[in-house]
Amino acid sequence: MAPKTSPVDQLSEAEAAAELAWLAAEIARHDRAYHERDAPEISDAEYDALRRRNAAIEAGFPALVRPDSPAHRVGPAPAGGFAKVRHGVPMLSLDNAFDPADFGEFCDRARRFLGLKQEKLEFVGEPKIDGLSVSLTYQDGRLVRGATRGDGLEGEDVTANVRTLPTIPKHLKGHAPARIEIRGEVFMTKADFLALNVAQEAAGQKLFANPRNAAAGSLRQLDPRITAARPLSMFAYAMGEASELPAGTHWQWLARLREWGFAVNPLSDLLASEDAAAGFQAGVADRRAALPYDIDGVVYKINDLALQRRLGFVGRAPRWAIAWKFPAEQATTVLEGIDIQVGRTGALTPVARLTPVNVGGVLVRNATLHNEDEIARKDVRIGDTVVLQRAGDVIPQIVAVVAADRPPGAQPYAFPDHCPVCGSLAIRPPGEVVRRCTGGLVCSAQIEERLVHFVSRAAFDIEGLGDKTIREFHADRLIEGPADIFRLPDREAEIAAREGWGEVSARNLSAAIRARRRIPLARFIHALGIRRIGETNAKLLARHYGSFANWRTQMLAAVQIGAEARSDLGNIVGIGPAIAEELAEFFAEQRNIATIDELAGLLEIADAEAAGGGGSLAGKVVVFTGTLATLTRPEAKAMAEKLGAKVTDSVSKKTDLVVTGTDAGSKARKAAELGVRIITEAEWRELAGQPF
DNA sequence: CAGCCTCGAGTTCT
DNA sequence: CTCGAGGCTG
Repeated sequence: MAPKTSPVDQLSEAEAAAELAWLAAEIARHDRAYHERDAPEISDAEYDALRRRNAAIEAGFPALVRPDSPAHRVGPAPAGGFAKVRHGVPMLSLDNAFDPADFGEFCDRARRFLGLKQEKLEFVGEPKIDGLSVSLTYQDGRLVRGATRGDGLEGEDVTANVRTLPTIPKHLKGHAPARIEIRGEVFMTKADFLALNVAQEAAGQKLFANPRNAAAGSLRQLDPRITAARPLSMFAYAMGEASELPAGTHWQWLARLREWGFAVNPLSDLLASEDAAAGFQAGVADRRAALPYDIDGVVYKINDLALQRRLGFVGRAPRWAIAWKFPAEQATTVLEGIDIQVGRTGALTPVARLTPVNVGGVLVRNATLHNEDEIARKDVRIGDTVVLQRAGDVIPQIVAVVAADRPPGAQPYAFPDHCPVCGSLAIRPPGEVVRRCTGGLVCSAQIEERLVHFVSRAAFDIEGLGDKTIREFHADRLIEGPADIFRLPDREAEIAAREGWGEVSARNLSAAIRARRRIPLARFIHALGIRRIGETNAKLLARHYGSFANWRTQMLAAVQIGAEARSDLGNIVGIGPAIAEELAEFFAEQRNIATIDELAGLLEIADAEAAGGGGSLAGKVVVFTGTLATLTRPEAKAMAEKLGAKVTDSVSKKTDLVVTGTDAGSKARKAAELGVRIITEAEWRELAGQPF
């Protein structure tokens, strides 16, 4: 047995190679014991130790990393959670269609891609179950692994739980390939969901919002016995990775899935021509309410697998399948009131408070009303019954007012002309949409929002000091201005004595605050929350002025000269008169200067690096969209900027590169239309020289 | 001056 | 993600 104790830096190359070989075999053996036989021989902690040892040696001897390195396979089980599983073939999302025109365009695109003229395409239509996708791997016909979709690239290992579903065969009937992955949708019937909630309520347990959440919650139980007790089913709909290249048609594959023992949705049907889709869609919609389970549309797949292979993928979605969704679910509810929120810049935003109502499976209580004009345009009045809809499946919108249900005497909503928090006048400059509180430095709502912004991710980013804590500390006058944050370490005992705090957490907070005493100039400028100075403009200023002292001097000069861009500000590309005016206004206020000087005394503000330089992406414009699996947005951005690229948020003709994560939406589509190069996250890492 | 391109700001729910 | 508005370009 290989030695497990000698420090990595004392290993010879030969010893390291030998130990890596041993570890690869040992970890693979335990993986089999755990996943295939459900009979682990060692504890999770011991298993983790093996993996950590492997990672440490690989880090010390990168040249010796084996092709069968355990690091490339199933990830370690995080304490109290599920192991991560990397999908052999990513589990992608589908593009959506909402009407016959969308579907027609989809068919035309596929035809164009294939170089076909008038020939009609043959489809399979399958109801789109509202559940959760799972991946099942069969080795020599035996179920060896079950995984959730996760982010599409990496999911969670739920093998033990999946084994408890009666509709999932543990052995495939008849002849099966050596290795095959089957994909399906796990769901709970509407009746079972209601019964489960009754039981949950009786047991004093949390209720589930909808069948999908109930199914997801049930499958992700750490104790498989609980999963076993929940009524879950699965319809199989496709295969993923397989040791045999698939041939024939999708329809034949569905038949094969049935032969192997899977349930396939009985409503699925072969459509000889795309012209049959609209009729099929209507037929399924008619039966929707009577079905025992929830569906949110129909998936149409081109039947011929050879055509599917030719069509391939764009970004995150296949070119050979599309989800034709039913119209967005609407609900009516009563507008109980309109609250006015005051933002960091003083903007007054009206928020609708609604009688809670279920829209598309989510309980909605609030909806934004955007602004004064929006309320007037729809003539929304308190007490009105309103039609609500979730736009793009996410943010609730008020679509319209049900005029017939208006209570007698309801008055048009009068938008306040004073700040509801500080009482200052709220004005709306001509031509603008937003009304703003003029309280500025005295409005406690604005002060609080500015403090929240000050510690936010892109600004000071102080660990353990999120917006909840800031609001609490501000309410209790522990923090009145930004400089007070850096004096918190002096009051550690006082914080430790607070409810919900202890010595350890107070000490950690002090350390986190001290760790941020040194800050780059750009972040500092951004943190101040000057209107129109966001992350990008702060960076421009920092790069132009270099140091805090220089910036301060020049800004004061700008105030003297008058903002009219006769100052140096006019020389910065991207900074125009409106922004210059905003800066001059900020520096014209003595209290603002006092605040930044006070901060400068407490902090070490690092000079900005001069702009420019080479880098492999010098001058390129890069856009990230969708959810990235292995990088956070700021990491991705920093990576791109290091290579000389400029990162923006929207796709246009000037964009050079679009990097798509999962669920990339309109931006990926726009990039495709404009012919902008689209790459995946993995390809991006490759390009940036930081592959997995 | 019009039309694009970018940036900033605001928001829902689990 | 979406909207509004500033800034730049033709």
